[in-house]
Order: sequence, then C-alpha cells, then structure tokens
Amino acid sequence: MENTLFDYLSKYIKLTHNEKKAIIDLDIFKQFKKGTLILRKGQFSDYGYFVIKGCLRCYYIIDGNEKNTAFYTEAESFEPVCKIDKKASEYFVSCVEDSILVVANSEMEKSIFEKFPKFETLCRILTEELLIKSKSEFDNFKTSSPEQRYLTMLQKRPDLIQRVPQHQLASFLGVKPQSLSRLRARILKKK
Amino acid sequence: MENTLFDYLSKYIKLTHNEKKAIIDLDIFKQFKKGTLILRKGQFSDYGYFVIKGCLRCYYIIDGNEKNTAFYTEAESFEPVCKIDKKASEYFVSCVEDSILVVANSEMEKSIFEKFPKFETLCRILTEELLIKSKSEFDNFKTSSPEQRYLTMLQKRPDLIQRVPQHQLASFLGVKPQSLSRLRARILKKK
DNA sequence: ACAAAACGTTCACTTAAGTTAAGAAATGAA
DNA sequence: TTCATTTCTTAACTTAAGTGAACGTTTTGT
Repeated sequence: MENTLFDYLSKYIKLTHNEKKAIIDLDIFKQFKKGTLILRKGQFSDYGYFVIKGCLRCYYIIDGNEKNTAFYTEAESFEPVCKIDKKASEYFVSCVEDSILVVANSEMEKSIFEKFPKFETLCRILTEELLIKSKSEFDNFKTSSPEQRYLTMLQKRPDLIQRVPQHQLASFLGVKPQSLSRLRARILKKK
Repeated sequence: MENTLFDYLSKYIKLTHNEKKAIIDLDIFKQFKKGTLILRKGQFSDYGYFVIKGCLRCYYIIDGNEKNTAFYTEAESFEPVCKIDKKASEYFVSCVEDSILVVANSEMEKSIFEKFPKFETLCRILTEELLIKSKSEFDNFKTSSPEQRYLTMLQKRPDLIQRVPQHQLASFLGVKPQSLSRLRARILKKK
C-alpha cells in the first residue's frame, strides 16, 4: 500500500527510513467504498488526496444534471478548490470504485514540513508539475474537437473507458451522452 | 515598477527591506516591445514570467492556424511547460502590448530560496493557488457553451476584449472567429 | 430470481458551430 | 493621405452537437 506512494515519491527525492516512518505514523491511508462522497457541494475542507488504488470522480450538478470535470486514478492527486479559496465547494467528489487514498489536511502538512523541510520542496515541485500538466490538458481540450478529444483519451487514458460509465465520460469530453455515442459510431464507421 | 510585484506578494508574506533589496538586485525587471516573442515552439527555456505591465499571449500553430490558449495580464504569472517537462516547447508566447515582465530562471530561484527559505513557502503557496484557479477555469470551460464562456469573460476579464483582437479571443473561447462574431450578434439581438 | 433502475444506442428534429467566400471597417506603413 | 494589410462581419451552405423520446440491455438491490 505504501509502495504506490513511495515509488511515486522516489522519482523526486530519496526518503530515509525515518522519513518514511514519519509519514506512515501520520495514519494517512484510508479505505473508501464505491460511491462514497469524499467532498460535497457546500462543504469546507482542507484535506488533500492522493489515489493509491481506485478512481475518484469530480462533478458539478448544474440544472439538475451531473457534469463531470475530472477523474483521478492511481498515483494522481487533487486538492479541493475550497482548501485555498476558503469558500464552500462548488462540486462533489465521489469514489467510482472501492478506493484507497492518502488523506492529509493542512495541519498535517505543516507539521511534516516543520520536521522535514525537504517535503516542502517536494510539494512545491509536485504542484508545479501538476500546474504544467493541467495547462497542457486545458490547451489540448481547447484546441480539439470532441471527436479528437475522445481519440486522445483512447490513447492517453484507455483505462478510463473501462472503469467509468460512458455517460460520465461524455461531460468530461465536453458533450452530451447521446453525442458521445454518435461520435463513437462515426469513428467505427470510418475505420 | 517594483510596486506591482511587492503589492502582489504582500498578500502572502511580509518582506523586509533586505529581502526586497535582494530581489531587486537580481535585476529581474525587463521591458519588451509589442510583438516580441518571449518563447518559440521548439525552444527550451527554464525562465518563469510575472507580468508587471502589459499582456502576453500563448498560442499554438496547428495546421497553419494560430490557436490561442491563454492571455496573461497584470499580476499574472506563467511558467512554460518545457521548464519542467524538459521537452521542447509546443507553443509560442508573445507580447500583445509593450510589456514589463519579471523574468527569472531556475538558478535564480534556487539562489533566492537558499538565502530566504520563506520564498520557497511563498512559491509553493502561489503555485497551489494557480493550480486551483486553473482547475476552476478548466471546469468552467468544460461545463459552458461558447456563448456562456463569452458572457463569463465579459464579466471576469472585460479588459481582454479591449486589448486583444477578436479573432485571437475566438480560439481562446474554443470557437472560430466567424462563430464568435455570430455569437456576439446573437447576444445583442436577445437584449 | 425478479423488478426496478441505470445505461447505451438510435432516431427525428432543432440549434449552433465549421467552412468558404465576399465585402466593409479599421489599422499601419510609406 | 493613400494603399495594402489585417480585422471584423455577414451570408449561404455543411457538418456536428443538443434535445426529447423510444427501446433494448445491463446492472443493482432485495
């Protein structure tokens, strides 16, 4: 369980046995059942999440309809907007599957930064990397048609098509479920 | 000139006179003429930018057409993807107007982090904030129609409509210039 | 095992965006 | 100022997405 986390972190810094122990002692590994709501609209939360195993879904409810904007799977992390904003959350986050997550709040972060300053460097670098990745994805979304976006997802995140219902992927790709269905039929016909 | 930077930073930390001097001594304020290319496709760069005055435009050239994905104005910052990726840049960044920018590379960052560790905390927090803002904007883009996006821009970034040509705003809003023109006519008719 | 709910596809119709082209308006350089 | 270029708008036509509904399949809970 810890391995997913430490393997991921080892790309950035080497951790001593003591440092690893300090992390484990924080008791940050939590299990959640499929369907569990991690975050609700209107809620305030200063917890951040890292997916060890499973899949999280971020969605808005707009005019009574769910609009999915993000899916987080193994070795991906996310911090709710409300954490920094200090406003109530605009969206929900739920578990698409039974999941194991690393869960940490600001207080825990602060205490570990004080004990091991290099964790702050780590967090800064990880966040910079996420920001960059986020820009790439946004740019790619803006410059592609729904059909191209679907083809890109087939290449870059083929697992999502298996684990997530089509009608949830639709809004993630910026279209309605019927359009996604049609678009897939169109692609099949072309081949 | 420094004021734009220090006013902005004062929201996050208090800087001593010494710390401010250390920043100014880095000689990071640079002027650029309208049209100057700050970053080219294919280029490697480890510089980050903060806009004191002016406007930057990030664009791709896809099938010979410019696709604009971001505009940066006063008190906004950006780091090129290639800085962390270590791959060649996929896009161009140019000055929409005569601009004054804070320009710093990784080496300068590193030296200032060593002298004043609290700058690293500052950078971590600023980056977290940018990431959160970026997620909000992406979510908003995904869950809106082009018409709604234009109306949102009218509210949130009305200055852009004045400073940036319409045909550049079009791809930023995810449509062709003709569609933006039509969409604006449609809005006027409704009122 | 069964009924209910959720899911995916298809269809007909509507609405909006893409495409191509033409012309008017604004901008900039000589 | 004039001429050329760029920018913006309009229009006619094409293509794709939105909408509402139907239908069969799969999944879920009891």
